[in-house]
Amino acid sequence: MECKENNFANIHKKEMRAVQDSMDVLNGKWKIAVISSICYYENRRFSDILKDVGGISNRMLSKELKELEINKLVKRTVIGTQPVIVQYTLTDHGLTLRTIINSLTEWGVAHRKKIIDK
Amino acid sequence: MECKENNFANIHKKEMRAVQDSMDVLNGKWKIAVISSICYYENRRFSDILKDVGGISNRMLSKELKELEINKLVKRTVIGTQPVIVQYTLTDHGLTLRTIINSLTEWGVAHRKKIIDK
DNA sequence: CAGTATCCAAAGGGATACTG
DNA sequence: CAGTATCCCTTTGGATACTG
Repeated sequence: MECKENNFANIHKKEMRAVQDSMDVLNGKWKIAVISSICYYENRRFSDILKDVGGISNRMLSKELKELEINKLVKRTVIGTQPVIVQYTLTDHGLTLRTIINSLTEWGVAHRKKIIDK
Repeated sequence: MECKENNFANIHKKEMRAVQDSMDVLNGKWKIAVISSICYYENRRFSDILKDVGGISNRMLSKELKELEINKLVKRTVIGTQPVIVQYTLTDHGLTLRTIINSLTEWGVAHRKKIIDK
């Protein structure tokens, strides 16, 4: 009995840690929006995302993109024209977030119906 | 052609808004962890959650629970014994978050394998 | 175009002590 | 037990100006 309870507690702890790992990556006011922007269009430039994610500043976009790059969710490609063009793409690993994005999209709609609208 | 592009852009905007609505509810350093704690155990007391979510302070737990209540994800029940006992449960609406929690759990595990460990 | 640098205000959140 | 209240440091992020 004690063993069973401990197992449950341990599994629970691991699940909590896993969820937290995800949230650490996805936190920040704009992260999900930035991912969505790139995700749907597949190949986006800095200025495209800037326009797409309403309200974000270039300073913030730069920061968020860097963090996403560090976490290997986004790939940055410089095209050395003049002036410079930079392309952002989701990596394969980044694309695995689509399930979560879709869940969040559906839930967001349902939640708005339930709470925000009425 | 223009019409098609506009439709796509509009749908995209709506999806981005929906995702943002979700994140507004789930943001905050501890929100998901608190939900997970209640979700897995179904019926939890304030002090249980406090122990379960490692590192959270009572001040923060109190705040997060209030916000979750406002968003109708959590139900608070006072049992008028002495000293007082308070039970927290997920509402039906709160339980619909399970899909997301599960996605986040799975992704968190995969992400840790890919990045955090090596 | 794609960022950086700087400044600054506001929000977030920890530690501690207190209450019905 | 289940919170509140207070203090105070840290992080976040907006505005603006500048650069290769």
